[in-house]
Amino acid sequence: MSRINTTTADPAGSNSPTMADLARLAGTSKITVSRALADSPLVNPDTRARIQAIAREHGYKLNVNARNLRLRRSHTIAVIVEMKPSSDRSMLDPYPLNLLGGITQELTTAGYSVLLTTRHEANAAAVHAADGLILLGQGAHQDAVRRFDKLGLPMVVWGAPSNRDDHVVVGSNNRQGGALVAEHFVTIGRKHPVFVGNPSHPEILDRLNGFVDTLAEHGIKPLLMRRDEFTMAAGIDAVHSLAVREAEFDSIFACSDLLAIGAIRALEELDKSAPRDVSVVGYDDTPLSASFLPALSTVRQDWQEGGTLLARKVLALIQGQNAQSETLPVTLVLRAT
Amino acid sequence: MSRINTTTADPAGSNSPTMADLARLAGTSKITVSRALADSPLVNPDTRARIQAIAREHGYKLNVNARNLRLRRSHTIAVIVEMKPSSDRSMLDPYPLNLLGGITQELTTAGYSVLLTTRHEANAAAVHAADGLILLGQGAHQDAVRRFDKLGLPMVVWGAPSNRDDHVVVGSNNRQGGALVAEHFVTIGRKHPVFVGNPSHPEILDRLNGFVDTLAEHGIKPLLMRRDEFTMAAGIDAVHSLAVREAEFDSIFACSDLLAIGAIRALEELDKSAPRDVSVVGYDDTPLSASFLPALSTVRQDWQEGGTLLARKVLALIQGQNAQSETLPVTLVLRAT
DNA sequence: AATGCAATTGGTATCGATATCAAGATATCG
DNA sequence: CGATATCTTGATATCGATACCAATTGCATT
Repeated sequence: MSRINTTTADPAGSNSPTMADLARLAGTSKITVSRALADSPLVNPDTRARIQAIAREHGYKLNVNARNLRLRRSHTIAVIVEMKPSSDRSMLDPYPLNLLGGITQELTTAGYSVLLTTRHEANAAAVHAADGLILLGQGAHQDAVRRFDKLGLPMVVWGAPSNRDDHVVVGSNNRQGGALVAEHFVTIGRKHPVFVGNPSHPEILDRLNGFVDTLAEHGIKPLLMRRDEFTMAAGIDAVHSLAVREAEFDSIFACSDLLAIGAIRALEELDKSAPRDVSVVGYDDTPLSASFLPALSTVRQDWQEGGTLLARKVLALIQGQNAQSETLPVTLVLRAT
Repeated sequence: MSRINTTTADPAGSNSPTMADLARLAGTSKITVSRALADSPLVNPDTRARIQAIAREHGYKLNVNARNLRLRRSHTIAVIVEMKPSSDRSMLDPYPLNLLGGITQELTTAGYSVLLTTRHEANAAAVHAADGLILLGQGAHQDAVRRFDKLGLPMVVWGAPSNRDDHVVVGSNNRQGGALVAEHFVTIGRKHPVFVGNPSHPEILDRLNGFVDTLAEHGIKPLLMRRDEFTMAAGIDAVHSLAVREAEFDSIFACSDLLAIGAIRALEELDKSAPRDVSVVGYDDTPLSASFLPALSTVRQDWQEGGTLLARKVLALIQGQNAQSETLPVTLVLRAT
């Protein structure tokens, strides 16, 4: 319907002019057009303006493929996400999506495109063509990282930094997250804190370590309630267990907002309340936490900033600069609990 | 570090062989290589196998840009998402992410790449180069759709079908969602249903219409509690209002799981309980709803299928076939409430 | 006036793949 | 046996942009 504006004389039926067309219109050569559109100082300001005007007037659109072919790069970053529905946290909160926001914003303003792929489809030719790789999601742990490393492309990974591998890793400071919560509990005079979560995730382990270490500085030793799931049910169950074994506790650090909310719910069943009897802090600052009653205190990660940083690091690597792994500060959002 | 496997004699320092290289190795011409790798029947099965072996052995990688340039298409679909943090629903649940799962899976297996863009950065050259467009998120309502329509590319939109515009729209059947809930309420003998939500969203309006119309068939007229936000607080507030005006109600259809949970919470404060006194059904089947206590009944949309469908429609349009708008069935997930 | 320098512009080759048309080799037919 | 059909392969041009080197012009220098 919309491709009729091309004369039959037009060789290929494409409705968008090429640089050759513009050159003909402007009475110059292709290369001058190329330079003019690139704002090159090599071309006379007047002709530059004239050519740009002609280009605008005729709705010129750069053929990215031609340019990329000539320049031997794709101006594309492949973002590889694990999106398979699973009981794991990746589906419980949209964190890869939030990261994607920062990533796309940063990359597109830098003139790069974002090629989205799942781990399994990442063999496509387009991924090889990318100038760089960003790995997101749980898949970034062990095997996948090594697999993509073999491509020999600049690569940045989201997650917890590991000693074994030497990739550039960007992640939020989970250790600090744990430490902040610990300090908070100490400040408000809590003496018997509990940690709820699954420390087999590297990120969660960091939170636990920050929590434990900081409390140790004040001579406090927390109780560890290991729960594998990040669900509300697990939170409820954790508190029930505490009640059953008649453990003494006055504060809970839950590794997700859902866990925290489950915990609060269970407390209420025991005729205890947050924060009167037990302080509760969750993690992630999901929309839930702000609107929950009582409003949930939680640790917030800056996803937008994380995405931005991931993008900047790949771009740096692509330009031959070396990039360091980096952890982002988190903030403790104190609300009612 | 990883680019040392190239001899100094190598003309350009690229570490990946081209078809010309393979041709030299195989003692054939480039075009034969091209045909062999494309599994063309034009080339002798033996040489085909031989060339493919050589390609594999030397780690040949197709140069996508070169091919796309020659074929005058990009094998790329641009997905334009609205990702700006906002108080609107787009941040309350990760639905664009879920759609992305189905989209990328379908497109990549069809040999297409997914180019992710936000609405504001969508002017980039790469978007013009795309073979098709998929619009997701709230931005898909009015202005944005028209803007992208001007590009003259095959385009598919996620949302509620509109009479005014004639784009291909894929969405879940919100009308059916409302109807299912209505039927459920009727079946279990509820006589005084309430609708909570913001009908200024086209999707929500459809839910309301389906709800109202189906109830009307049974001579029941529901109460409409208009609430603009999709938050838990709005749900609580809605029930409070009902209590204040001493309205009679025995069932609530809330347009998001958060609203529903807020409502249940408020009911408890009034010494009522779901489902004993009031049946409650939410929407979206977020992870919340399954683990909430009592387990929340809710309407589930099949995001994966939605993404798949979006992808298939653009592909169809690209291939010159015509595609119809389509609405996906939803399912009522009955749990405790 | 002759030379040198800078500013501007263009011709040609090139990136890596594929379409077109043509040609060589082999097979099949009357 | 000559001729036509079939199979297999290749030479060349092309997609659209940019790099490299050369050429032209105008102006300043000695």
